[in-house]
Amino acid sequence: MRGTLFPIGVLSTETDVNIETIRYYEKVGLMPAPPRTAGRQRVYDVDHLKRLNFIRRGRALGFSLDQIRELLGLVRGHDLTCSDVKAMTEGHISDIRRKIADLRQLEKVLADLAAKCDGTAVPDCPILDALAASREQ
Amino acid sequence: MRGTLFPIGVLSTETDVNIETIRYYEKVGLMPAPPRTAGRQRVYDVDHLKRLNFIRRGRALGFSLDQIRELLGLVRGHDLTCSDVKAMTEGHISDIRRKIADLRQLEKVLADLAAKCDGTAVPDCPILDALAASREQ
DNA sequence: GTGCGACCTGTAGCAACTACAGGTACAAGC
DNA sequence: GCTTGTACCTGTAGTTGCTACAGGTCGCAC
Repeated sequence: MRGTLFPIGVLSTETDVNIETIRYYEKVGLMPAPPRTAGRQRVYDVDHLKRLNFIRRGRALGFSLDQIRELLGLVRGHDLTCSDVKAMTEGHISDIRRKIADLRQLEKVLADLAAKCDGTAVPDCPILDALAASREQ
Repeated sequence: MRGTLFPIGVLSTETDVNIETIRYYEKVGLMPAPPRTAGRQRVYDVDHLKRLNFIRRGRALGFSLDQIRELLGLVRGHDLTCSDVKAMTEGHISDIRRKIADLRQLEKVLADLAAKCDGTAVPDCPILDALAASREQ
């Protein structure tokens, strides 16, 4: 299994990352340019697969490509400490918490509006009234 | 000050929306094309200001421009019944709740990861380990 | 009437992909 | 050995929601 090689399509299905996205990651330097066959087709190995899985999980957790680049930088170059990684993660967590708070506020406003509306009156809808700050046609 | 008119710079500072962004909103049909001076400079009034504030608030809370267009459509379209309006609003509410649920899950995963990490400069970072884990979803 | 800042249009760039178009490689079947 | 079909290749353009120019024009104070 050590030296197993495979083309981009297999890497794509194994990682559940689009082929186009893999080539994009190569273009922007997140994935290394792999060796090619005589016919210029990309050939990957298990290390590529692990790296791409790392990227995919990072994306799923909402890290930007730049942040993932940084995280990968540690694996390669030891330029980040564990506490750096923790700090990045905690910064990310507070971003997410801010977003949640904002969304909750909007949810509340809209839910209050919907509660005021009985869904029957045609001309004067409370939701419309509240949203219609500007009534220009 | 019912009929007060002002140029785009004032609208921009009043709403805290970039001048370029205001023109962009006009281009994509979120803001109406305002009247112009003889020299083709845009002239706004208080209704524009209210509408732009509405857009800004929606954007700050993570609504897409299309969703805001819909919400503004409520204001403009007089052919909707109150129950249509209520249904649309409730649709928006469930979008928001879905987003909140997604973000909460993300927050939980990240917080768990960060909790495992004591931040000391150990070469093995639990966060990176989790991202590099070769199995699991 | 001149200086200068605010405005104008238009285009190009950002993230992070996605979707073509138009071509080439390769493996299987005959 | 040839044909077919699919997977692959490069490159460009589109997506969303802006932002940043470039290179001009307007309007108003002095």
